[in-house]
Amino acid sequence: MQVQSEDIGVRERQKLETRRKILQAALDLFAEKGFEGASVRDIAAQAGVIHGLIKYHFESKDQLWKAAVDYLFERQSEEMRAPPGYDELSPSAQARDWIRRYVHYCARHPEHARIMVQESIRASDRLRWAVEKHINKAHDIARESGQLRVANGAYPDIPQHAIIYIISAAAQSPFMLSSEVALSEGIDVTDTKQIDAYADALITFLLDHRAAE
Amino acid sequence: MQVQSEDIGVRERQKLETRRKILQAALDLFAEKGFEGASVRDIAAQAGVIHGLIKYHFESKDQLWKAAVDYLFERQSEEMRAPPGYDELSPSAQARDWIRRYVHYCARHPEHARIMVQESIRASDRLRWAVEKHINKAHDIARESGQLRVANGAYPDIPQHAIIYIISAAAQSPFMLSSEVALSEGIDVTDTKQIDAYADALITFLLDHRAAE
DNA sequence: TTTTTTATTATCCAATTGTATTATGGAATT
DNA sequence: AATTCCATAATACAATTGGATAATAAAAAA
Repeated sequence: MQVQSEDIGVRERQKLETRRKILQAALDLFAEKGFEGASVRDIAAQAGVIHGLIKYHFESKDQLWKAAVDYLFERQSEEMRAPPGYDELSPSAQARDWIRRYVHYCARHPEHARIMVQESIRASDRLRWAVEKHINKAHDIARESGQLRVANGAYPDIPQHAIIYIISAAAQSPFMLSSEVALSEGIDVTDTKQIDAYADALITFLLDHRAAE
Repeated sequence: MQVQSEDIGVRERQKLETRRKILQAALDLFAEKGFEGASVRDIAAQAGVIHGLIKYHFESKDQLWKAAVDYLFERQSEEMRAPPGYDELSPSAQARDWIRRYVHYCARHPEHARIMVQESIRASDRLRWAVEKHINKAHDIARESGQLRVANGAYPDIPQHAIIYIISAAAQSPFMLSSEVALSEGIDVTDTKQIDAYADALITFLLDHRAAE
C-alpha cells in the first residue's frame, strides 16, 4: 500500500531492469539499422527478452522509438551541461570549449546522430514528433548562444540556421560514419587521441583559420 | 546479326527505358527509406513495372542498389568537373568556387548524401563495395587538391581526412535533412536563393572568418 | 513465313514482419 | 494461508518481404 520512495519491490526492480535492457537494445539497433531495418524481434533478442515483452512495456514499435529518443535527448542535455567556470570564459573561449565538448559527446554517443539523421532524411510522423518535442528546444538554445557569439565576433555574421547545421554536421560526421572512416581512411575514431585531434582540427578551421590571399 | 552502333531495335530501346525507370525509382526510394526500408515492390510500383522485372534486369536487390550507386557517382564526377578557367584561379578562389559548386550539387541531388550516409552508418558489404569502387577514389582526388590548398594557405594545416569530413558534411547537411530544416526552421532549402546564401555562409565560416580576441 | 529469342506478366513460396491473444508462475496484497 | 495481480512466456495471425518459376506475346532471326 505504502511506498517509501526507496524500498522498491523485487518485482518493480525487475520490471525497470527489463525496460532498461530493451531501451538500450533499441538505441543500438535503431542507430545501426534504422527504424524499419531494426525488427522488434532483433531488439528483444539483443535485450535478452521475449519479443512479446516489447508490446507489454512500450505498446508499439513506434512508442519504443520515441522512448529511446526521449532518453537520448535527456542524456544529451545532462552531459552537455556547461562546466563550472564556463560563464567566466571569453566568448571565443566559450565557443572553443563548447565545440570540444560537443565533439566528445558525438564520439561517445554516435547512436544519437545515427538515429536522428536516419529519421530526419524523410518526413515521418516520428520526425515531426521529435522536432516538436526535442529539436526545436535544442535549436532555440543553440540560437541564443549563437547570436551572442556573432555579436562578440566568435562566430561570423551568417544566418543562425547555417551556424547550427555547419557545426553540428561537422562535429557528428566522422563519428556517425565511423565504419566508412575506418574503411576508407584506416582511422579508428573511437581512439581518444583521434577525438581530440578532430576537435582541434574543427576549432582551427572554424575559429582560427582565414584563407591566405 | 550486325549492329551498326546507332540503329537500336525497338526491343533494346524498351529494355533500356525500363532499366532507366527502375534505376530512377531505386534512387528515390533507397534515398528516402534506406536499403531495407525500400522494398523491391515499392520500387517496381514507382517505376510502373511489375516487381518480377527487377530480378530480370538486376538479378537482386543488392545489385540494383549497386547499379544505382554507380549511376550516382558517375553523374557526380560529370557534374563536378572543373569549369573552364578554373585552373587559372588563385588557390583560395579555387576553394571558394569548388565549395560553391559542391553545395549546389548537394542541393540538386540530395539523394546522393541520403543514400550514402544511410549505408555508411553501418559496416555492410555494400559499404565495403562502395568504399573500394567509389569513395576511395573520391577521397584521393579530394586529398590531392586539399594538400595543395593547405600548402597555399587556403585551408588550415589540419589532417586531410578532417578537411574532407568537415567540408562534405557541412555542405550536405541541410539538403540531406531538408525535411527537418523545413519543420524546425521553416526554411525551404530547395529555393535557389537559400542555396546560394548557404554556400556564402559556409565559405565565410571556413575561409573568411577568424574569431575575435 | 516459320522459328527462335526474350522482355514482360502472372503466380508461387518460404521467411520475416508487427501485433494480438492466451497461459502461467510467483510476487504482492489481503 | 488464501487470494489477487501482473511481468513474463508461448503461440497465433495476417501482411509483407525477396526471390523463384512458369506462361505469353511480340520482336528478331531464319
